[in-house]
Amino acid sequence: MGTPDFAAQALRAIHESGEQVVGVVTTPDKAKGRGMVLTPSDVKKYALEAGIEVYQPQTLRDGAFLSTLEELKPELIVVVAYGRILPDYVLDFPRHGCINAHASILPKYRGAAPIQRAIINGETKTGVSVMQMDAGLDTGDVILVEEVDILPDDNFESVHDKLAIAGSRGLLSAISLFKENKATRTKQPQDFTYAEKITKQDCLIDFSNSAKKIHDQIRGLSPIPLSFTKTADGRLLKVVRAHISQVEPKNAHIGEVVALDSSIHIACADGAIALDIIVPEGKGRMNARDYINGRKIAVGDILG
RNA sequence: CGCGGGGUGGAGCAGCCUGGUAGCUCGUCGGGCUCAUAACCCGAAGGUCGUGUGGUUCAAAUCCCGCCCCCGCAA
Repeated sequence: MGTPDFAAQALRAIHESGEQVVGVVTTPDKAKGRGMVLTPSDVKKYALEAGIEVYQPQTLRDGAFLSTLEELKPELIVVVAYGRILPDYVLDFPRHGCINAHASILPKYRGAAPIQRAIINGETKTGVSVMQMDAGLDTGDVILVEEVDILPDDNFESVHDKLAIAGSRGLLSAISLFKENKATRTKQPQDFTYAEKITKQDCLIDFSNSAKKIHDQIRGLSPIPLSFTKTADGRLLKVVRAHISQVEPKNAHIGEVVALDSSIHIACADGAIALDIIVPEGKGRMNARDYINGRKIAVGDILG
């Protein structure tokens, strides 16, 4: 059971490992994007390619899904980013229960946005935890953890990709442990934290923060949904990539453009942050250099 | 028919409202200057202004219509 790309990759790994996948459950197709085109989830796309039966229940709360389970008789349900709460009757149905891969080292970063939050908070390490699911949100006993480094220039995308690989590996290991009856479960420590869903507010850049903190925010939100600021004339300016600038702003205002070369250097609390790749309102992604050449910005402009 | 922006030399833009000489910053090529530079100076090449060979007009990048493509927002 799962929905986005992250889950589709896990499904692919499991399917290609030769395990018998009796069925795939994903959320119903949703109208999305420009033109509101009805689009199937990544998991559904892969399942169709692989010729696996797909189920898209509107809800799990009624008995309809129970009859699906009785028909499929899964021995184990693997849940990855499905986006729905599983009722007890689902959790208890398979002989081995349900296992879930969560993109953090539990009990830290339980919840919706573990990858982004870890990067935004400047973590240098994260991982995937495979747990035996229980009724709570990411509270199940941990079977195993695959760790992944967060490098200084990693962003959401690169960490996500590393975690997707680690997640697939972790799930495969867990499955073989189940088959050998060697799966061990460790209770999570009590010092948990939550990774709240990313809001628009999380994406707004505050130049009164340190360059490091702003950089962590930018990469944690890139390439989606993207952090942003406002130009001097009030237009939205999103930031895809930045680095900590070497420029020393001398008595500049917070948010003031202090230098323009191939990047846009902006004064912040302890120096400057240099924007390298941006998305101006109404435009596509472009190098800061190109934006500057378009005469859209000048030293002395105040952003934010 | 969810809302909106856009397609102009290689890049990013202006010009369009108020039709009538193709503009700006950068890049490229040639030359010069300098201990040096993402520096500066001189010169050059390069554009059917997305498309229909559409409509209006003496005249369309500009106004009207159709089509294609790209992007932002919202979900």
